[in-house]
Order: sequence, then C-alpha cells, then structure tokens
Amino acid sequence: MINRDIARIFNEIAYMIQASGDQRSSFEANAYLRAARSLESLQDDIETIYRSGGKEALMKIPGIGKGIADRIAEYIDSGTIKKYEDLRKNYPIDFETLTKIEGLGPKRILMLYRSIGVKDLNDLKKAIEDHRIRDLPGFGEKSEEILSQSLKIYESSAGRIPLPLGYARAVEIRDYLIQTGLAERIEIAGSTRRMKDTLGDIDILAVTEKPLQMMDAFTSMPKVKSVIAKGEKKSTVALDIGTTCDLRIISRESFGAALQYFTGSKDHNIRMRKIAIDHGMKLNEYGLFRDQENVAAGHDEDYIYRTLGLSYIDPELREDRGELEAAQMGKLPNIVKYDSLNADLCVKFDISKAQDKMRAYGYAYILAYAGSEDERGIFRIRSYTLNRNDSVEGTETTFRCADASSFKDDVDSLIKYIRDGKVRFLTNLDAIGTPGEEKVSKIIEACTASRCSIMIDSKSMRPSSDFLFSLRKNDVRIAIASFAGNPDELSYIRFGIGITRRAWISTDRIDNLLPVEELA
DNA sequence: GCCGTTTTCGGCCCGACTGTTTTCAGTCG
Ligand SMILES: Nc1nc2c(ncn2[C@H]2C[C@H](O)[C@@H](COP(=O)(O)OP(=O)(O)OP(=O)(O)O)O2)c(=O)[nH]1
Ligand SMILES: [Mg+2]
Ligand SMILES: [Mg+2]
Repeated sequence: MINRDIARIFNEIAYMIQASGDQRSSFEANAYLRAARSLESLQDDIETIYRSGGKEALMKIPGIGKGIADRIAEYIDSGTIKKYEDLRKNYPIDFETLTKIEGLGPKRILMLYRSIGVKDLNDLKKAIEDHRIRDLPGFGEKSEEILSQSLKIYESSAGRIPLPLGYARAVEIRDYLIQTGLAERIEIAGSTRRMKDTLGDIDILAVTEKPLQMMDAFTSMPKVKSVIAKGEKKSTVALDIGTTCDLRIISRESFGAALQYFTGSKDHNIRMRKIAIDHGMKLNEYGLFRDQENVAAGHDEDYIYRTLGLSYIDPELREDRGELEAAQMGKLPNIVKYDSLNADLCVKFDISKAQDKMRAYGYAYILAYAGSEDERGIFRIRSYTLNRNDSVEGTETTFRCADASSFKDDVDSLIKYIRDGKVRFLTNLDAIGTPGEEKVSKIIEACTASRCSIMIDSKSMRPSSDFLFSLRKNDVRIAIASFAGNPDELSYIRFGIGITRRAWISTDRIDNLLPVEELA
C-alpha cells in the first residue's frame, strides 16, 4: 500500500511550508497535514480507489480536495510529485524523522540546516556531541542540553504502543496518583480513553487542591525516566516503557470541559470548537463561554454536547468520522456497554474452575476452545454454563469456527463453508485483505446471508476497529472473544468491546448479548 | 489547500510551557 508513502510526502510538504513560514501558508500546511492523517487512517489502498473511481473518488476522502487529489494522481501516474521535488531542492532535510524529536519543529530544523548543515539524525547527533548548537541564534546552552536529552528519549522510544500495555500502565499511574491522597477527581483521557488500538502517549487529567504537590508526586514516580516539562497546569514525563505521559491539572468547575478537551481527538476538538463559534460561543478546556461567562461551569461533558445542540458522543466515537453530524441528527449508534456482555465467545484455557470469574464478569455462559477439526483451518468451541451448585459445567452445545488466515489462497472454499452453514464464527478476517477488496466483501456477504459472525480477537485486537468501521454499513454480526489463555486474560474482553464501539457497531449486531440458545 | 442546512469567498481551535525572546516565537497538547 502506498498510502503511507503519500502521507509521508504530504507531511514533509507541510513541514517545508511551515519552515519557510509566512502565516498565510500555514493554513495550506494544515491542509496537507490533515490530508496525511486522512490517508494514514484510510483502510483501503489509495491506488485502487484512484484507479477504479478517478479523482472524484479521491475527493470524497475528508481533507482531500481538488489540489491534493491532483497530487495523488500525479504520484500514482508518474511516481513523483513536482511540488514536493521542487521544495526538496531547497530543503533536502529529513523532516519526518527530525520532527519526531521532542522540541524540534520545522522552524528550528531549518535553522539547524541553514547554519550548520544538519540534514538528518546523524548530523544532529554529531552537532550535539561537538557542542555546535549552543552558539546558534535561537538556541543556547540549555537548549543544546535539552536536545541531547530529547535525542536519548527518541532513541529509546517504543513508538506507538499497543493499547493493552498502555492501558495497564495508565491504570497504574492513575492509582498511584489516587493513593497520594491529593486527587479530588482523576480520569484517564486521550487516545487511551478513546480505546485507540495504539497509543502515542498516556494522558491523565486530575482535579486537586494542591497542584504543585501533585506535579511533584507525578514527576517523581518510580517509573519516570526523565521529566520533559513541568508546570502547575501541565507536565510531561518519559516512562520506562519508551513512551511519555502527560498530566493535566484543572479546577473542579472546569473538569467537564477539560475532560472533553483532553479526550480528543484533536480533529474532533477542532470541529467542536467550530460548532461553538457557530453558536456564538467559545469552547476551550476551561469551559464553554458565552460572552465572558462559562455556561458549562461545574457541568459534565454531556452538558457541553447538549448545549451545542448535540447528543452525547461516547469517547470511542470522537474521531471526526461523522459522529458530529450524527449527533446533530440524533443518529448515533447504540453501542454496547462495557459491563453488559452475556458471554465471552472464545477462551483458550480450561475453565472448569473459573466459576468465580464467570460470576464476576456476569456471564451466563462462556465458549471455550475444544480442539481442531479434521478440516484445515476449522476448530470447535464448546459452551460452558454455571450449574445449580455454582460450578462450571460443559454442555452439549458446540460451534464450529473458521480461521480465515488458513484460507488466504483458497477464499472460495471458505465461502463454501460459510454458505453451507458449516461454520458459525470467522476469526482473522483481516488476514484475507482490506475491507474494500472484493474477496473480503464476498466473505462478508456470505456471512450475512448464512449467519456466520465475524469474531474479534480481543487479545491481538483484530480485526481492528478501523477495519470494522469500514464495514459498518453491513449487517454482518459480530462476536467478541477474549481469547484468554488464562483466567486473568479474560479482562482483555474490554479491548474487544472497545473495537466494536469504535467501529460504530450497534448492540443489535452483537452476538455476546444473546442467550446461548439464540446463538445456534 | 479545504470547505460550505447562514457562505463558492474568506475564513481556518485555542491554550500551556520553555528559553535568552526585552515582549514572544516555537513547539506541543
Ligand atoms: N483543541 C486541541 N486539542 C488538542 C490538540 N492536540 C491535542 N489535543 C487534545 C486532544 C488529544 O486527544 C489530547 C491529548 O493529546 P495527544 O497528543 O496525546 O493525542 P491523543 O492522545 O489523542 O493520541 P496519541 O495516541 O497520544 O497520539 O489533547 C490541538 O491541537 N487542539
Ligand atoms: Mg495521547
Ligand atoms: Mg499527550
């Protein structure tokens, strides 16, 4: 897929525009950045979209208009983009990598290039080692020191981390801050709250009477490797797991607005703030202001949405993918709640002693792996329930599942299995291809017609929410499974539920809400 | 460069933290 290649080019064009910098063109740079984000989240191959639908199809993608559609077409047709090549002549710099260094943006990167010829990471390293940066205009001894620190953080950075890892760490940090006794309210925000499948960092929001003390506690946590910024409202630290964590402290009255702000996404926030402007108001993390008055003071997120004429939008939907339009019309999907499942639809350990867990999760039954079948790529799962004595009991009810990854080169056989009613659940659908590919559509059609559900593996988080979001217009049913390999891993189900919520899948399509009799 | 249930022109979200910037630019959330 060339989506990422083109996104990278657009990012670089944006950085070069920003580096050369007059105000007017910064909006153009934002347009390129927005288009790049759009391409990165696009599930289907942009080349396929262009070849089958032309420029009109490209212009249907959010953030892509005439100009950028032309540039995408130019890239696909000729392999290069003239505007990009021309800019590169003036700025032969690896912006993509250098902007990943905390504290380095387009302007300072350009300064480093113009003054001492820094083009890439290696050049930067040498410049820092030789102390050539401290004498540059706009830099000093301190900023050279900070750059050296940022470089170390970058090199030990894990990039985006998987949600299950980040979520566990976010909960640890939240609980640590709670046990300091300083927190009046505290909430995990950002992409963790939106249950995005990978996290760029961890974001936490708190209310406290003693911000300075709480910031001290935060920056001196055991797992903090270094402190990147520390103020009374906001601090950032680098954690041991190669990611950073932001703590934002806010007053009690502003908590609702702050949670709305800090949950994001950025694009959702920008849209919200524009809607506020349309209503003659101003939205920021402190409140919703009409004239000078904060009309949302002391209110929760729900109040802000409703005051702007919207229904409440769950965090998982806040990606500017149509949720604001839907909220305006009261047409948001009714998504499944985290504690409402009737069952875990596939686990992979002996659950005969798991009665306590079963009760704790409120499950009426659990389907557990019962071995592979003779046919390649097919396995069986058995239903277990709680009997009168409150112990787990296997039943005669079993279902057959197909693992799509075993049918990559034989999609027709898989479709036949589904159409013949030989399989009830399908795992690893994304191994077949992207959502827009014909073989995937054909499988989905077969599943919808023959009551085979797409099973989500909550442990590996696949198919992803982005994949399933592309399929949201289909009626195909969904089964959520933890794939737990031991009792503790039953908690992974949360991430599978998150996937269905992010994918706009409504409760009437979720198999886990059915009693076992209705599964058959 | 994108975009439009007030617009096809004229807007484009809004604020925190840092350094050497004497009044704010750059970067980031
Ligand atoms: N209004 C506004 N809010 C922003 C902006 N950038 C970030 N935010 C808000 C929304 C984000 O969800 C939140 C946390 O910022 P992050 O950079 O950590 O982004 P997020 O957690 O969404 O994604 P991540 O997985 O960390 O890359 O702060 C911005 O430019 N404007
Ligand atoms: Mg974040
Ligand atoms: Mg953050």
